[in-house]
Amino acid sequence: MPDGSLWTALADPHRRNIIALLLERPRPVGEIVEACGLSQPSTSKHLKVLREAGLVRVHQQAQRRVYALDSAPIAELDAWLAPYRQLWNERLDALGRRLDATSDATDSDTPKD
Amino acid sequence: MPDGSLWTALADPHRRNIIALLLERPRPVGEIVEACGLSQPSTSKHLKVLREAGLVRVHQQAQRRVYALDSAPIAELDAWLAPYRQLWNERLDALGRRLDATSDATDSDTPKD
DNA sequence: CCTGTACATTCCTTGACCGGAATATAACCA
DNA sequence: TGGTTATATTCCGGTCAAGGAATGTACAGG
Repeated sequence: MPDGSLWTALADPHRRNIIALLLERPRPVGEIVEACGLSQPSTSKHLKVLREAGLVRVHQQAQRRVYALDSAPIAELDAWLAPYRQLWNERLDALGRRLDATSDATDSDTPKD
Repeated sequence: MPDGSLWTALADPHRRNIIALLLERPRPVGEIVEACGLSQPSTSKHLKVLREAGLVRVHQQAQRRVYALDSAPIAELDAWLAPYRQLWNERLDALGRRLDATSDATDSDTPKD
C-alpha cells in the first residue's frame, strides 16, 4: 500500500540516480554498483527501499538479478502533482492577462506585485 | 539553486500537508499551526524548510506572515517526471495492444503476467 | 560436493532530522 | 516607551536513516 514510502524513497539522491539509470534500461545489480560508485551492500539496500516503494521490480536471470522501473508509482506522483499543475497554469494564465492588460491600462489596481 | 532540497522538503508528510493547505489559499502561520496540529515552533521550522526549498513565499501583512505556494518548483518536479511519464505511456500503450490482441488470439505467449 | 560468483542481510557507528520547551525578534498599539 | 501579539530561532533529547565491514544465501560449473 502506498504510504509515504514513495517520497521517502525518492528523497535520496543516490536512489534518484538509480532510478535514472533504470530509465535507460533494466540493469543487474553489478552494473548499478559500478555506475553509482557505492558499495555493493549499500546499493542493495537502496534497491530494497526502491523495491518496497514499488518503484522497481526484480527479474531473476541466472545468478543475476535484473532491476527494472515500475511505472505505477510514477503515475501516483503525477496524480499528486495534478492540483499544483493547475495552480501554476492559472499563474501563467494570469501573467499573460496582466501583460496583455498593461497595453491599454495604467497600473492603478496593481500595487506592487 | 535547486539542489536536492526540493525532494527533502516534500519527503515529510507534515510539509506535504502544509503544501496542500496552501493550495487552497494563502494562510498566516497561526492558521497553519491549527490545521496541522503541530506546535508553533515546529510549524515555523517546517515553513523554513519549505521556504528554503523555494516551495513557498512569505508576504508580510501587519504582524502576520502570510505564506503562499510558489509554483516554480512544482514545474521543476513536473520536468523531472516527464521522462518517466513517457515510460508509463509506452506501458499503457503496450497493454492496450495486448488487450486488443486477445480478441482473436489464444493466450499462448502470455504466461502469467 | 565444493568452489566461485552475484546479491542480500545484519551489526554497528555516526550524522541528520523531529518535536517540544524556552527564548529571541519584529510589528502594532496605547 | 512599554506591552501584547505573531512568528522565528536556539537548545536538547530521542529516533531514524546511511554507509562500511562482515556474514549469509542462492545459483552455476567442474
